Amino acid sequence: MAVRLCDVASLLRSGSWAAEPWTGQVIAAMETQLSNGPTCNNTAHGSTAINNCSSPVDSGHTEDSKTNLIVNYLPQNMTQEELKSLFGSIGEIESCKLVRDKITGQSLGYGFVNYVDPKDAEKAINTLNGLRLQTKTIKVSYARPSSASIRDANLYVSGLPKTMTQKELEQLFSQYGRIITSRILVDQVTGVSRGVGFIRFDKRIEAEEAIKGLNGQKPPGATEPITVKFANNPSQKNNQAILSQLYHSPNRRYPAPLAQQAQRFRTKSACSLRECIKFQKLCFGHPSFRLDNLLNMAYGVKSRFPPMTIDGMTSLAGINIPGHAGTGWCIFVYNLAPDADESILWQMFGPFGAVTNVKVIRDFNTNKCKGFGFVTMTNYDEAAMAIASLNGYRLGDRVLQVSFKTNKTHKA
DNA sequence: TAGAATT
Repeated sequence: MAVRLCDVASLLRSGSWAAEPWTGQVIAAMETQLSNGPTCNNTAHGSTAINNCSSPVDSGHTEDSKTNLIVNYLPQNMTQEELKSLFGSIGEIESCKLVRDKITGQSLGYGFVNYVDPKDAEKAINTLNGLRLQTKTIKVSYARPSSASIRDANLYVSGLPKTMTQKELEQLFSQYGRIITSRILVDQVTGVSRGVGFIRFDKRIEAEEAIKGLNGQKPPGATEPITVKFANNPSQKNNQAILSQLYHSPNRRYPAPLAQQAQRFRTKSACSLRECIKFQKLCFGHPSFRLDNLLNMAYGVKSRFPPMTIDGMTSLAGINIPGHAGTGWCIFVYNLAPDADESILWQMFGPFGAVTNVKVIRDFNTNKCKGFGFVTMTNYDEAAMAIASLNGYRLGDRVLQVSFKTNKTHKA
């Protein structure tokens, strides 16, 4: 049975699923960065799930800083290879590293990209800072030269007046040194400040001075004193939780060293599964609400890989074998403009889920886009949702055709 | 009263 994915998209938009906020939110996120470019402004977002991002750090004039970038607020399941793929679309990379927890192997959500050419590093900041990937807004900035003096310079501040803005918070702390990032946590539903936040200074010693000067003090106009202390390290907290869980697990049969048992958590699948469930709950409010289930409900399609027809283009969803050597699900994007580049594909598909690779097909002589490209996504459901939402999407004066790649088309 | 910012 042929199923038109554009009908599914309509169903998603107009049916009872329209009440589900996720699809609309993702499209809105995508459209924001399509219209404004990924570089975000510094206004606070209405949800703690979305990161604020400050302006890229101008870290000075050392040779190192002109090519070496730090990338923050990466999605938890993003791999080093995906990081390299994303930044490699800008220019040649000298080295790339995703920082992982030494014990659990989990991503710490940041990494480093060192370009060969300083111009590419600058371009990466201009192009990719503020890019939305899944629920994160990544930050791309020059890495400061690594030293002990810049470590452990993050402060946790509580008891803040609920009316205090991020700018006011920065004004309060800036007297003690150079602020790298600031954040006020807000209620996810109401957007109202929770009265707590973080200030990261350039130097540890600046943070120490801020504690001495501001802990227990009342900010101007405030009725209650604030508490200022060094922030806990989230990775340490997680490790403790995981190790504790391992130690108390009923499946634990041998008193093996905890670190050895923690090896079980090194596998990507363990992280991905948890992320996947979290993602599905976030998307649909219920883990059984998958796109293939929706197809089943809408069309009586029983197969997980139903044949689909999209705007007259025949496409078989099942030809990309899941788990096939990490290739994921390859998506064909047709009717791109001649000046389209990889960043637009990242901007469009990134918010829908884990994207491992994008590629714009160019004419060998002119280097202009030949009108199509490919996107590889890890998870079937995320890929299917991206297709359902983006097929028929108007990009500039062009209507895109988006489908799973068939064998007839170019091999990515 | 809790974010994955220095490899």
